[in-house]
Amino acid sequence: MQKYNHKTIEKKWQKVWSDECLYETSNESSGKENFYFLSEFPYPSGNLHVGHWYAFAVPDIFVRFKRMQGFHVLFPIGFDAFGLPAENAAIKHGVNPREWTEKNIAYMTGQIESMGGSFDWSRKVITCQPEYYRWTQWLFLQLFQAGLVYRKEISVNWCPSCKTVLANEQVVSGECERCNSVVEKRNMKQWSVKITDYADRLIDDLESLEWPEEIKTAQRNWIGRSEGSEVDFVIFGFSEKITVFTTRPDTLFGVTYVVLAPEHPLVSVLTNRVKNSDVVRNYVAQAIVQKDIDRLSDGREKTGVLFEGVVAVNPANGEEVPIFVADYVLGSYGTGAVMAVPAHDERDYAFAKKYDLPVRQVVDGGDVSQSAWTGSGVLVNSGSFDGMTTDDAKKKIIDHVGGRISKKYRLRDWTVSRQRYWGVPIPLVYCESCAIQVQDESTGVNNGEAINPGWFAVSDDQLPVLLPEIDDFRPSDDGKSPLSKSAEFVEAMCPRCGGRALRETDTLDTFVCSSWYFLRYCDPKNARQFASSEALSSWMPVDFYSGGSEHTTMHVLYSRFFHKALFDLGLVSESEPYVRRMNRGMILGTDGQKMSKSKGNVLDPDKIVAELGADTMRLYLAFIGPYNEVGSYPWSTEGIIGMRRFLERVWRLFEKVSNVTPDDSTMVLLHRSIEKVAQDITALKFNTAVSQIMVFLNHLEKSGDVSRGVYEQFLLLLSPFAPHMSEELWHMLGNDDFIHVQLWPVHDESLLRSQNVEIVVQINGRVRDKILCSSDASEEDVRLLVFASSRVLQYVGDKDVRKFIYVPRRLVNIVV
RNA sequence: GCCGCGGUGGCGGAAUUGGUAGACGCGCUGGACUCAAAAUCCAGUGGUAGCAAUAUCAUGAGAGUUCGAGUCUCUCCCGCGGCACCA
Repeated sequence: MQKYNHKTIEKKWQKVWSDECLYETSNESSGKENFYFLSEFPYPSGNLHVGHWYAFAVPDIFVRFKRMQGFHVLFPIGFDAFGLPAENAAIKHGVNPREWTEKNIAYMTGQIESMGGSFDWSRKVITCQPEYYRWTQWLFLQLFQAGLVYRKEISVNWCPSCKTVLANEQVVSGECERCNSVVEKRNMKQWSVKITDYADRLIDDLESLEWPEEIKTAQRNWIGRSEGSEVDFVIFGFSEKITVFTTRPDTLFGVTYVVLAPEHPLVSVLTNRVKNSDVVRNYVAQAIVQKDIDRLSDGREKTGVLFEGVVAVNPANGEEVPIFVADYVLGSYGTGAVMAVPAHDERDYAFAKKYDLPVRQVVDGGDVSQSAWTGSGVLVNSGSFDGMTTDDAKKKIIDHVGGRISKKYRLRDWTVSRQRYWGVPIPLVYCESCAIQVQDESTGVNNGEAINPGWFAVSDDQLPVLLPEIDDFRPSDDGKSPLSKSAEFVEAMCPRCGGRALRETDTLDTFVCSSWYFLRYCDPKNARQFASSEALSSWMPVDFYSGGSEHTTMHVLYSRFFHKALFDLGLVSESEPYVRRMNRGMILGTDGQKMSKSKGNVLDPDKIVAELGADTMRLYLAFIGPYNEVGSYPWSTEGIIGMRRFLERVWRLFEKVSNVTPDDSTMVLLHRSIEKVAQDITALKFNTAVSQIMVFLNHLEKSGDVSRGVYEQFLLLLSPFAPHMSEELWHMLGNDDFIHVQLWPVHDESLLRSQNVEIVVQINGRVRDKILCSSDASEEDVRLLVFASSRVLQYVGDKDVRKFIYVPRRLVNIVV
């Protein structure tokens, strides 16, 4: 028998499977249940890393198993090909982003093929191709026409290094998520999508999903729903009112001042009418310019300025209280104004102490002489509400002051326009002359046109709006998109009046592209629709979505929103796209650190595959730890050798295959293994599945010749993990069909149940003996056996048996 | 600060969900084969005591519930992740 040569075997079968189209999946199937397994599609960065293997080769085990169980499985792959990194790399190397991306896709495709995965390549989706982004544009326009997209001057996150706007989700503690530059604030006109309209449903619908709690919580935190109420404070002598948002209306009698955020619209109104206008103006000016990273920095002392000469009136007791502007109140949250209750809020307490403002306790239960008391209790100093609990008082005081119940969210609308070249052109045009008319008579226009006067969707027959080939695609500091430099691109015809219109020159955030790719996989070649409803109903919703935790509050949240919006438009038929979502763990370098070029601990999967083979690599990644937990697993160069050894032993075992009849213990272990491996794969615990296969091999090696039938069954169990070797050995046994189209073996339950069981005998909770008895032995049978044991008698002696606990088929505990 | 997840040998990790703690793999120790090495095979491998059978301690710390706790409850410590001047 030849030595195990992974190179020839792996190459050979990859070609055969591909030539035979073994893994191409039709939308229709007869008598099989459909199953859609999705793994986040890769970004064509240029090179595959071990993380890609972990993302695709390990789920392939699950997918192959599902197929053997008789499911019709969709396991697609594609590339998330638009976006900043490709463009930055292209700029750096002086090449065109398209060429750069295409080259990377071609190279990485070959690398992915070396995994021996059972992807349906015929469904490949590449987001930067017009056949795909035509539908990204079309879907975006559906949202536009539904009034979910608006253009508005807003304060945006500007990355000075990437030279583009970032969504809130792309800013991590004041820095650009991608390049770590400090993000600046700029006021710019941007296209945003109303994800906040869906905030409640995005939270509430989490209930129905089979997702790990940590993902649900992270999304809830991100959306940050807070239930409270709005209360109006009249400004003495002014017509304007200050509306505050509070979750503690029960403390209204403890208000000793009111604060406006520097961005609050009333600030400028008041500034002009107070004695210290200059001081206020200076304060506001410096506060607004500050970067978030400074403004939010830890332990920062609170600052603010009093509006001299104006007062607000507390609606609860008619008391006049001073008004401040202070940057500890955020313009972007709530109403941008708060009522300050120093006695019962830590921030207000700190501010009050600094500016020597009164602290008035209105809830009994804590000492407010040193710090704020934020707990609940009984009201004091609150007029007729004294003696009520904080809970009761909330509603009553809201009624008393005419407040409104109100919910606020941390979530901001999703800014989707980017001032960069390598993205989907936003398919909208602007017509100045129509802008005025649309505002006058808004009938006959869709919601998008009504809320964005002068802006029109490019008509269906004009899609896609192609991304033009231009020479200078570099971004600029002034916030103008590179596309605006192409005069040819900018010129368009107004779909309403037929006159001259201008194209939008910003491109879409790549997260828009990836918000619906799983729908396209269902029907990737459809030229008339983004996907047919038949194709969608075959596969959607996604049964299992595997990805990385970094996308919890970005891609996963965006795509849930996008899907819900499409659901409301009747374009898809379920409101949630993913039944199960899982965050996989991370493979660390051999030093236990996250792999990075700067640390020099990056592993090259190509080298490992060349040296040890794809099957070894797959097995090791399966074995390294439980797949369904967000653990981080350090790579071990010695550990993977163990997997290679195991495969070589499987290979050598072939020589012991003969026509012997397997003994009982072998048959029992075979069936136990069939059962356990199936259970473990189902639960994504590939590590223990591999372990069971190893236990089985250890047994077979020790027990003389191996029956051909048993060896075949062994190979079936191994085939999802090591598809190439098991296919080769399968054929060496004389089979001429593929191992990967075989059915998963069925374990013989009655065989397993008929076996004798070992029962642990404890005395006072300590293991003292073990006895063997038939699995259907009665408690009385067991009792007789136990008390026949000399060891038991030795321990029990002449003491009274106070308790005899019997756990069937498991253990006995005798309490003396 | 709030929320979520976790803490088990030298290492990655098992543990039938309240029932033999440490499966499986790595590493390590000893042996076989070899002139030798590698590879392979065999045996051992949580601590302590013992030649051994065995006893005893042990799942971050401490308490509790239970015949029985890695698993449940409470208090605390540590690590990872999310949110954070969010009113």
